[in-house]
Amino acid sequence: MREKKRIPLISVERLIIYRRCLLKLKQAAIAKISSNSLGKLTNITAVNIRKDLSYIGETGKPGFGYQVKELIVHIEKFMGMDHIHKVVLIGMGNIGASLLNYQNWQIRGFEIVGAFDKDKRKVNRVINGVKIQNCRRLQNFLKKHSISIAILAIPAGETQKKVNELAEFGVKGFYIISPIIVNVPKDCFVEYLDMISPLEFLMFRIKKNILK
Amino acid sequence: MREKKRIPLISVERLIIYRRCLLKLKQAAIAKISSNSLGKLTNITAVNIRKDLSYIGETGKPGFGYQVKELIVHIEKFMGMDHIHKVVLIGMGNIGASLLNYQNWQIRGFEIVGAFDKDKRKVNRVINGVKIQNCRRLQNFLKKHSISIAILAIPAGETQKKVNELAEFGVKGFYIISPIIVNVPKDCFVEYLDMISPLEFLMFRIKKNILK
DNA sequence: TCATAATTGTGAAGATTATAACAAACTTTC
DNA sequence: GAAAGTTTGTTATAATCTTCACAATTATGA
Repeated sequence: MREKKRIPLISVERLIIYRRCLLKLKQAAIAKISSNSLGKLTNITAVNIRKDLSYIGETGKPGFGYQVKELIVHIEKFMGMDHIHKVVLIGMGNIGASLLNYQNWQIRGFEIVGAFDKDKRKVNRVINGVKIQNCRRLQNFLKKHSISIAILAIPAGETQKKVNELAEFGVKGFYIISPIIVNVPKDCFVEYLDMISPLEFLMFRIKKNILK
Repeated sequence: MREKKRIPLISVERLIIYRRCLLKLKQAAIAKISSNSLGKLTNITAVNIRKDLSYIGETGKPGFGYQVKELIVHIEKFMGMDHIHKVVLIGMGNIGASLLNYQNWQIRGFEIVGAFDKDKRKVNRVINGVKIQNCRRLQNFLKKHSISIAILAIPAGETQKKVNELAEFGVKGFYIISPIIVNVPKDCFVEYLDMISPLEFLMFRIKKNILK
């Protein structure tokens, strides 16, 4: 048997969509689903779904479909979501507040264990059970808790500096919510979110009549 | 000459990144750039950039590079960003407020002409020069102004209903900021933003040590 | 002016991703 | 329990996307 090919990253992105959808089905007490139905819910072809799932090992039953709960566990195991991941959140503007208020962190696999802002008026305020701390406490906090992921929801101009600081104190993954690109040490990981880009893309599709 | 191939959507997504980067260069009064330098700023290979740009017609000069301003215009023309596009923003929670507060809408090519919320306490408040209106005024507003794009930053559960309402009153493009997938009429366009997905993807990459 | 260096644009090759096609496995129905 | 209907998993094929290789063009500097 020839070696199994590594999963494409684009398939991983879809796994995330499948899981999100499956979690809703689970909440709705739906026990099983076929690749066909899942395809209708996610706008992804059934074959594509089965192919993606084949990368993470077979889980379905011919003539039946997939057990929702099982499939969720399977995806989570594959993706390394075997436990709740602790993250710190830097920046308590509207985006930061919105993220801190998000009610499904646990379900999605994360926990915000520290929230930081440099604005004294925000410090000590409690949102969703998390007390906002002064940014000066950040380094100490990281030393104590060894956090490997940080969400940065601060002004673009301050981001690179903050990334450097966090990297120095052991943070390996950065989720940057700004329309910028930063430099990180070679062993670090970054993901970006530019909230406006999808709107530009949408506009293009409307203009060119590309329904996808 | 055989027919020029249509630009891949993935190239369009990169055009958006190039433009974002170029706008910053322009602000910094940098007049020219090579595909190589742009590649370093965006983490995209120089060849890939040149290939992408080739889809929109040649714009560079061999031995020199690209005129920043020219290239921006070229990309904008290609993408149909020939004028500021008017959008309405539904939902004035943290995300909505954050979007309304964004200072670069004009530069990015959009203008928020109407902001709506159903919460009376928020109605009539003015953010960044835009007065928040009661959602009940939405239909009338749409009739008057003929808006084709809406940003929906409301709870997931209310989104489908709101999409239906908007579609009925002529909105063709929907930018949905929620971890859900909605149904739209056949002639409509949707883009989604799930703010948590990139974090899950980041976590996967850290676990599997995929630096990209 | 001419040689050298820099850079673009693109056809062709290579790599990756999606789709089609179908055997195998399971369920349902009679 | 046999036949008909579903649905999966996978190999082969097609489509798409990226990279390579290099001619062509412009800039630079002796």
